[in-house]
Amino acid sequence: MRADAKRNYDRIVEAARTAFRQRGYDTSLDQIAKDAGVGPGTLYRHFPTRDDLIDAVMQAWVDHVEDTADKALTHEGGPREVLLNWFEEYVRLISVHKGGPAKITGAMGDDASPIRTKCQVLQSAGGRVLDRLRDEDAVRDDVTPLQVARLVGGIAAVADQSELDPVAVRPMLEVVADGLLK
Amino acid sequence: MRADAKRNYDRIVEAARTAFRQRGYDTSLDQIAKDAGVGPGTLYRHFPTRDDLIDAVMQAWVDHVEDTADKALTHEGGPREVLLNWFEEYVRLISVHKGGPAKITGAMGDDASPIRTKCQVLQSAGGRVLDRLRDEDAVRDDVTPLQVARLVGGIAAVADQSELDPVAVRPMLEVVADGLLK
DNA sequence: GACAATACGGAGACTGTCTCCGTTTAGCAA
DNA sequence: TTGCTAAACGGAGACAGTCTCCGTATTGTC
Repeated sequence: MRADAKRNYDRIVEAARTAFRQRGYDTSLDQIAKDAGVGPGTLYRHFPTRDDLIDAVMQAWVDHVEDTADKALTHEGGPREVLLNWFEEYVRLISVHKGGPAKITGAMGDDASPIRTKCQVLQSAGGRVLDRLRDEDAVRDDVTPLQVARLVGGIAAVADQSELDPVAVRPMLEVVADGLLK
Repeated sequence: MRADAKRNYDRIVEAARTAFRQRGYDTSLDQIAKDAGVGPGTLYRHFPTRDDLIDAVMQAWVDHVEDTADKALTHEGGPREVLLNWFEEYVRLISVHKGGPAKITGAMGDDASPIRTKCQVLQSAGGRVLDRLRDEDAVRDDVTPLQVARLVGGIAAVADQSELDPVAVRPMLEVVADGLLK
């Protein structure tokens, strides 16, 4: 990759990060290009679709997911607390951008999605938490990480769209947790 | 309302019904106006926002909700079957249009939404099912119809976006049902 | 320093939203 | 009927966002 191309790529991602955080995923891409100080053509060459840009913006965020799963695994308390802690962190993780929960959860399980790598990271992180609880024989075993990701992601999507605060989300997560525990 | 106004109103709703069913809620409104044989001005005078049009299209569908709740109440089997039957019907009801589940569930609890009346009908229908099960002391009593609507609506939204078939949705509904039952 | 190869960027085609306002029509009263 | 007025119509067009094409500029190599 040529030096100028790399520079513009980084600028666009940085402008997009700010824009997505402030105005959500449906903000104007031409405006992001303008913010980054490049033409729209440059943006669309680097990122043919909106999802490709979203994927790039999420890249830095992936490491954070692993860390959070690790922390959830060492969380004090019984299975219910571990599970709920992970759920709450999961919701927080995918809610950094407005519209994020719906975007991520909708792509979950879709191998053709541009953000599939992100979904896989989330799923395997959740899978680790689930496996650990399965070792303790605490959760039902007919449920997959994908289903859990969809259940919790669905709640996150609703909360995001309705702008619910975490206090209102908690009881819904409890229902799902209780439904999963043996 | 003048006769010509009434005629155009009905034509627009009918064209919108078809368009929403075939192409989802984000279809072009000018195209709907064209399908209905009216100018865009006429459409926007009758329906200032997209949601107002969606609300009108949903009107006929409301009666159906009540019926479905009635049927769920007379459903054979234990509380778990009654609840799951209602959940499955609920998902089907709000999934008649692509994008419907997210739209409806996102507006749930928002008193300022143009489709709030539809949300209230759904909520009270669900409330009746919930009350009946509460009489039998079958469900936990710290949960509200609004929360249940959001839980099931969240699943429906994910299923709609990921184009899951009912067979894949069922296990997720079971988790929620089990989490709600005592 | 010359020359490909690569990348840039903005004009503009296209699509959808929404409004303004000149024109038409329904419905009523004489 | 006819005439009148309030109500409704509808389409031109302003505006915003998407995305592409292609002439121009830059990079890095020989």
